[in-house]
Amino acid sequence: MSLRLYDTGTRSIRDFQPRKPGHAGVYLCGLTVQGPPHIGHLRSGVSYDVLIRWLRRSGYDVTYVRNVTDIDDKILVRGEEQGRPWWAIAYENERKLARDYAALNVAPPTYEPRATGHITQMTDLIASLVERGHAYATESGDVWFSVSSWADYGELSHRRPEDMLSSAETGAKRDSRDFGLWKAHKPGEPEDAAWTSPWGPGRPGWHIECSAMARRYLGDAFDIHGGGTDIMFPHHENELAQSRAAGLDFAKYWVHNGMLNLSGTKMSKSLGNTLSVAALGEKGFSAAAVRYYLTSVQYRSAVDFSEEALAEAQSAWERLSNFVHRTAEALGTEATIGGALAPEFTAAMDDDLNTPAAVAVLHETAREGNAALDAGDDAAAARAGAGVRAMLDQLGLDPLDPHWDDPGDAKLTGAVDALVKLALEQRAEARARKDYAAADRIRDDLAHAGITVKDTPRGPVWTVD
RNA sequence: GGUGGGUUGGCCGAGUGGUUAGGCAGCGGCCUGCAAAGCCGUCCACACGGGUUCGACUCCCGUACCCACCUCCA
Repeated sequence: MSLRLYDTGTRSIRDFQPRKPGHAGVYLCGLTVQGPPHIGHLRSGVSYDVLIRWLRRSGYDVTYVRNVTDIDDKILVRGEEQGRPWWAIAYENERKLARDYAALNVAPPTYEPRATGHITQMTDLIASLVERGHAYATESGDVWFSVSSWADYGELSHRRPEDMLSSAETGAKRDSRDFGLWKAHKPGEPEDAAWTSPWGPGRPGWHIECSAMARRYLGDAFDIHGGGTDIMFPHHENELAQSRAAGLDFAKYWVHNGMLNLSGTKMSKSLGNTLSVAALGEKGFSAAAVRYYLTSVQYRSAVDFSEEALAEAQSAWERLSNFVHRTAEALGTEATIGGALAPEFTAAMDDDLNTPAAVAVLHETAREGNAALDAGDDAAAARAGAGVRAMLDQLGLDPLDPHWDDPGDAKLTGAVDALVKLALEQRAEARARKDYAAADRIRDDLAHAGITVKDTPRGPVWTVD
């Protein structure tokens, strides 16, 4: 059994067989940094993070490229609106994106190229397309891809030319479906938003950057290309057409993640119905719970976001986290190291990353482990504890990973620990003389301070809410 | 209008032609001074109408509704 993935191009589940044994080249369309990221974007980041982790676990040496589109019409508009340089807008949002990826434990890609750093690779590719007769420049200095020159156009999204409406881009193009490769600089646009090219000053169209950057870092042919279903057409279709027309094999598999909806419609920058990770944090949801929430749904399914569902996910996540902590406290942290992935977990992951089924295995294992702890079966408990930890770690959700710790002041934590211990000693004395009113008062006082105390067979344990 | 996906129990969410998904919430019990956590048990299901089949939630046809894309968008 090995990894099988749903491939949009063939509309089927296919065995993953890399072009180069032992290596996997993956390109993910990252974000256009016109605004701060929302959790729909983060869903994409988490989904592919899970894929990359699984590929690595499966023994592949993975080269993972996730681009940043830092030049685009809307970024220029934002700059104009805010009276700031367009590149200041782009970089600010890129930093926010990096911050949110990090918060959700999304590992950095191997390379994270910016569009503006690869203009040369793009103009080279465009020149090649013009030379081959698949693109043409107009008087204005724009360059268009000729859709009619490429017979396979539509092979990815399975659209027939007669079904297609005209591209939104206007200009002196020969066919309404032709899309822009190079946009001539227009009067009034920032001078520093233009680069020199054989067709005059201008900037690249959206689609060409991904073709150029994928080629630059992954070669003319690579394994997996990913992105959201919303950019399958026209973006990916255009990428595919222009790359193939330029003589490149391009991606072998196309993977698309489902949308995250809010109140029934897609969360998107243009609709304004967005929700950030920080906003969820203010509502009391932990970053780990958000990651768990996004992971507990298969990546291709649409997710209708709701706080209720997220709250349920947080409870479920805490159950797993509690179990791992409980095992570590009872048997020592070293007993939770080196666990094995359950065969059912591996089978679920290999089956087009069926994370909900994988998570079900986690819960079943945790239940067995909790029962073993209750029964005093340390060996079985350790096996379950280490297994759950290993499987959670595989999903980027190891509760003992320092990543999830609150970055609080270590000295302050030490001081609080000493004070709470003092209070708990007094409570223990009260309980010993069966003065439960006094004991409960101490516990209530601590609760008011945000400290939850629970009694375990090995004594009280406290946590900060 | 075109293309694709979906409709599972109070909620989230997998899956299979005949066997308990899993979680959250609820209910009963065990444990606990109480609580929390945990364990055991339990209620609640496959949009609707036909068809195929010994048997369909699971395959086929139709209907309804929802979502995405067809225009910038993960």
